[in-house]
Amino acid sequence: MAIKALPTSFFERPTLEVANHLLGQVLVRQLDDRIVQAEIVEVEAYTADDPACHAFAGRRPRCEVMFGPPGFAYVYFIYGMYHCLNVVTEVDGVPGAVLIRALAEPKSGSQLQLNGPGKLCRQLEIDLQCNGLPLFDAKQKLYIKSGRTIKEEEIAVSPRIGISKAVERPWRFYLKDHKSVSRRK
DNA sequence: TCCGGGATTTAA
DNA sequence: TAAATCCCGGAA
Repeated sequence: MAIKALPTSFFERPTLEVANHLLGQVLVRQLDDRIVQAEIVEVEAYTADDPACHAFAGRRPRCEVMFGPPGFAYVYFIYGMYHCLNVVTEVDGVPGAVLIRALAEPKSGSQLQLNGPGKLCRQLEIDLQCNGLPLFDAKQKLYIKSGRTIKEEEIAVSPRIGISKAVERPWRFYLKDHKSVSRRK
C-alpha cells in the first residue's frame, strides 16, 4: 500500500484551524542516508491581518509562496544562520502559514533533538531549496502524512515566541507536557 | 546602495 | 546578556 500524504483540503482552511490540527501529524523527511518521521508537537500561526506575519506588508519575493495555494512549504532564512519551516494555509490568494517549531520522533532512542524551528531545519537539512515544495505529495522528499488525533484538552496555548509585533496574540500551540517543545522566553 | 532588524540558538 | 551572521525590505 502506497504511503499517503495529507490532502490539500487539510491545509485549505483558516490558519488557526490548520495550526491546531497539525499537532499530532507526521512530518516525513527523506535524506540521502536515512528517513526521519516525526510528530509535530509545537506550532505557531501567522495570518494576513497579523503584523507579525511576513506577508503583512504585502506580496514580496521572500513570502510569495504564502500568497499561493495551500499545502506548500514556506521556508525563510533568519538571523544569518537558521532556516524556519512553515506550511502554507488558506485558499489561493490569501496569505497564511503555520510555523513548525518542534517535532518528536516516536522512538525516543533517537539522538535527534527536534525542538526549536532553527534546529529542526538544520538537522533535517531543510533550507531555501525546500521553499515552495508541495507537502501533500508523498513522492517528495519532504511531506506531511496523517498521524494521530489530538484531543482539544491535550493542546496548550500561549503567545508566540521571538516576535516584536502582535506579541499578545495566543497563537502558539503545543502538546501539553511535551519535552520537545521550545523553552518559554 | 546602504542600513537595521529579524518567527534563533548557544554560551557565559 | 550578548554574540554569531546574512538575507530582505525600506529608505535614501
